[in-house]
Amino acid sequence: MTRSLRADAARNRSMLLAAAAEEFASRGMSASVADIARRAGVGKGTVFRHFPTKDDLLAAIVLDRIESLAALARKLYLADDAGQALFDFLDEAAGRQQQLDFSFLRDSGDINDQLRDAREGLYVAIIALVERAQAVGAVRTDVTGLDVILMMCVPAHVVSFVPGAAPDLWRRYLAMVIDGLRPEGAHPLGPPSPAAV
Amino acid sequence: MTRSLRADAARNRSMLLAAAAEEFASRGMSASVADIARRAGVGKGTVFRHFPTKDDLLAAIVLDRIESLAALARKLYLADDAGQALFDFLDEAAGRQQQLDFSFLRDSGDINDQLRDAREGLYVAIIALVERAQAVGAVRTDVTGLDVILMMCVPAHVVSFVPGAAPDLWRRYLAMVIDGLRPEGAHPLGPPSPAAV
Amino acid sequence: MTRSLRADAARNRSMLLAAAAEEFASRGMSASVADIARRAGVGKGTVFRHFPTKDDLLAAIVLDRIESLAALARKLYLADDAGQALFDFLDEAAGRQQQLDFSFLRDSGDINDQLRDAREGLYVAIIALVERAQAVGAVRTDVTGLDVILMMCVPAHVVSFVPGAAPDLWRRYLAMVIDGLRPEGAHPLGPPSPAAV
Amino acid sequence: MTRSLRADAARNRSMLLAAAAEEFASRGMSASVADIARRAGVGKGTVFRHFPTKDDLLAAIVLDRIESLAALARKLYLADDAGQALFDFLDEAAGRQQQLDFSFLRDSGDINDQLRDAREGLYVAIIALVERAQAVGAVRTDVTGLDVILMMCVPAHVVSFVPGAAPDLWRRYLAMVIDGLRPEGAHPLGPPSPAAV
DNA sequence: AATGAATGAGTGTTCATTCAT
DNA sequence: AATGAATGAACACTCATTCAT
Repeated sequence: MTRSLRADAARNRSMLLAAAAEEFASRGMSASVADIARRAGVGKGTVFRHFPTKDDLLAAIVLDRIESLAALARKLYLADDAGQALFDFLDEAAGRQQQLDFSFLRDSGDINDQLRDAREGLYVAIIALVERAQAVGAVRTDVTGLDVILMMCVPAHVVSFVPGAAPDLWRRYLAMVIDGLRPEGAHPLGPPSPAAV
Repeated sequence: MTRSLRADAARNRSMLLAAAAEEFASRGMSASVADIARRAGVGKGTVFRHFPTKDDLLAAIVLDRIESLAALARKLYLADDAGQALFDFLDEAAGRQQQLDFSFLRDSGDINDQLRDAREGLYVAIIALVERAQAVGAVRTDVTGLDVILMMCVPAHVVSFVPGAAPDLWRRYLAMVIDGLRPEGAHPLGPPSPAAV
Repeated sequence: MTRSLRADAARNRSMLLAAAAEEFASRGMSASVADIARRAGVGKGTVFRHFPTKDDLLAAIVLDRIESLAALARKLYLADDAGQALFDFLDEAAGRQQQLDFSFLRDSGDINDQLRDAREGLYVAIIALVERAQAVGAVRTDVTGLDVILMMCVPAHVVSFVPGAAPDLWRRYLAMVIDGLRPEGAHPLGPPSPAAV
Repeated sequence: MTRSLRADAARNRSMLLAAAAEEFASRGMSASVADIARRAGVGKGTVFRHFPTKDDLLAAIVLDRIESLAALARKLYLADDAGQALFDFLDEAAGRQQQLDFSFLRDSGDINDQLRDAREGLYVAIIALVERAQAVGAVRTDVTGLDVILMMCVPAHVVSFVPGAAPDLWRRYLAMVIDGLRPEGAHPLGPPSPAAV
C-alpha cells in the first residue's frame, strides 16, 4: 500500500538523480533546478520534496559516487597484484568520472559532514592502495596518495575539452597519467605534495 | 583631443582586462560584471562600452593569453635544445594558467572567429614544438601535439583542488605530466588521439 | 461502521480546528497548512478533506467563536444588572480574543454567507446589550452598539505589541476602553458612528 | 549633471515609498514586491536598487514616520497647555497612522538598530508629553507613557475594520480613547503597565 | 477516509544588459 | 566617453491545492 506509492517516489528520486548528474555534468553547479526537473520529467516542487536544496541534490549524487568508489578501493586492496589493483582502481575511477567529476566538491559552497566523512574514507582507502603499490615497486615512491587522488581526476577533465570525443578517449590520458606515476624514467618532482585536499 | 580620450580609453580597457582576469580567476564565469567594474574602478556602463557582452570580455582576455602563448611557442621553436624548448614552453604555459585556465573557453558558449583563429595558430605552434621534441627523442612518439595541448592544462586544474596550495605547487604536477610524456617507461596509450580540440 | 468513521472524522475535525486556531493565533494568516496538519497530527490531505481551502478552515474557527460569543451575549441579556452584563460580556470577549482576534475576518478575502449571518446575529445581540446598558446609564448614550463592537477588539490588539506580556495584561486596556465608554467625563465624539461594519 | 539623474532616482524613490506604504497598509507585510513595483510604475529591479531587501523598504517607511512623529512630540513639549499638547499629538499621530500603523514593527522580523533608536527616541518624547499632561491633571495618573503609546494605535486599527469609513472616522475613536485617559470617571486598571514595548 | 507525493504559481532576490543623462 | 539608474528574465525556494494510492 505504502509500497506502491513509495515505488513511484523512488522512481522519481532516481530519475532526478540521473537527470541532475547529467545537468551538473554539462553545466556545472549553475545547472538550474528547473532544467533538472524538466529533464527528469517532474515538477519543480518535486525536486525540493526529495532534496531540500540544490546543494543537497548535488551532495546526494557525489556521496553516492564517493561511497561506491571507496567500496571499490577497499575491495581492490585485497587483490593479489598490488600494482594492478591500483591501476584497476584508477581505470574504474577515471571511467566513472566521465559523467561527473569531483570538481563539484569544490564548486559547491560548503561540504556537509556526511560528505566530508565519506571523502575522508575514500582518501584513506586510496592512500592504502597507493602505498601498497609503491611497496611492490609499481609506483614511484616520490608521489603520495594525495597526488594520485588529484591525478585521478585528470582524464575526465582533459576529455571534457574534446568535443565529440570517442567514449573511451579517457583511457588514453589515464595511460599517460599512469606512465607519469611509474618509477621508470621518473624525474624529481620539485615542490612537496600538499598536506591535504 | 581624440588622442587623450583614446589614452584614457586604452587605460580603462587594460584595467578592465586585468580586473576581469582576476575576478574570472577567482570566481569563474560567474564573476559579476559589477564586481569587475568596481575592481577596475570604472562604472558598469564602461565595461559594456568596451566589451558588448560579458562573454566578449572573457574572449578578449583569453585571446590575449593565447596570442602571447603562441608568440612564446614560436620563439622557443628557434631554441637549440628542442626537448628543453618544449619543456620550457610547458613550464611557462602551466604557470600562466595558474591564473586563468582555458576551461573558460569551454564554459563560454560559443567561440568567436578571431579566437578560433588565434587558438588555431597556438595549436600549430605547439604541434611544431612537440614534433621537434619528438625528433630528438625527448618526447615519446605516440603522443600528438593535441595530446600535449590537453595535458598542458592539467597542473592548473589539479592545483585548483588544493586549498591554500603553495604558489609553485603546479610545478609538481607539471613534472608528473612531463614524466608521462617521456619515452622512458612508456606503455601503449590505447585509443588514438582525437582529431581536433 | 459509518458510525465509528464519523467519530474519527469528528475527532480529526476538532483537533484540526484547535491546531489551526493556535497556528493562526501565533502566525496570522500566513500559518502554513502543513504546520497545522502536523500540529493536529494528521496528513495534509485530511485538512483539505475537512475544509476545502485554508480560508474555509479559518472561517470555521471564526464561526465557532462568533456563535459562542453570540450565545453568551444572549444569555447576559437576561442578567439583572444591565451595565454589569455588558461589562461582563466585554471581559469575556476581550479575553477570548487573546487567542484569535477578529482581524482575520478582515484579512481573509471574502466572507461566506454563513459567517455573515452569524456575525449579524452577534452584532444584534451586542447592540441589544449596549442599548440596555445605556438605558440604565451605565454607558454614555453617544456611542452605538457598533462602536462597542469595534472597541471590543482593542485589548487583544494592543497587547499583541507587548512582547512577553503578562497573561492578564489585556484587562488593563479593557479597563481603559470601558472608562472611555462611561458617561462620566464624556466629551463629544465628533464624526458619527459608521453605518455598518 | 548628476543633479538631473538624481532627480529621477529621487522621484522613483519617493513613488516607491508611497506605493509601498499603501501596499503594506492594505496587505501587511505580505504585500509583494512585484505589486509595490507595479503600483510605483517601476521595474522590480528598481525596488531592490533603492532598498536592498523588502524589510529595508518597510524600515525606511517606518523610520520616516517615527522620526517625524518624534519631532512633532518634541515640538509640542514646548507648548503652553500641557494637556492640549498631548491631545494634539495624539490627534496627529492617530491621523497619520491611518495609512500605516506601527503593526509593521511587530510583523517585520527583526528591527534594525537605526529603527530601534528612533523608536526609543519617540517613546522618550511621548513619555515626557504624557508626564507633563499628568502634572497638570489632564490625564489620569495611573496610566503610563507606554500605555498611551499603545492606545495611540487604536483609532487606525479600529477604523481598518470599517469598509468605506468616512475619512475622519478615526477621530471618533480617538475621542473615546482620550476620554478613557482622562481623570474623570477613572476606575482602577487592574494589571500594571508593561515594562517595555 | 486518510495519506503524503506531485504540482506549479508565486516570492524575494540577482544580474547582464540598455539607456538617459 | 562615462556613469549608474532602470529593467526584466532567471533563479532557488515555498506552499496551497490536487490526486493516486
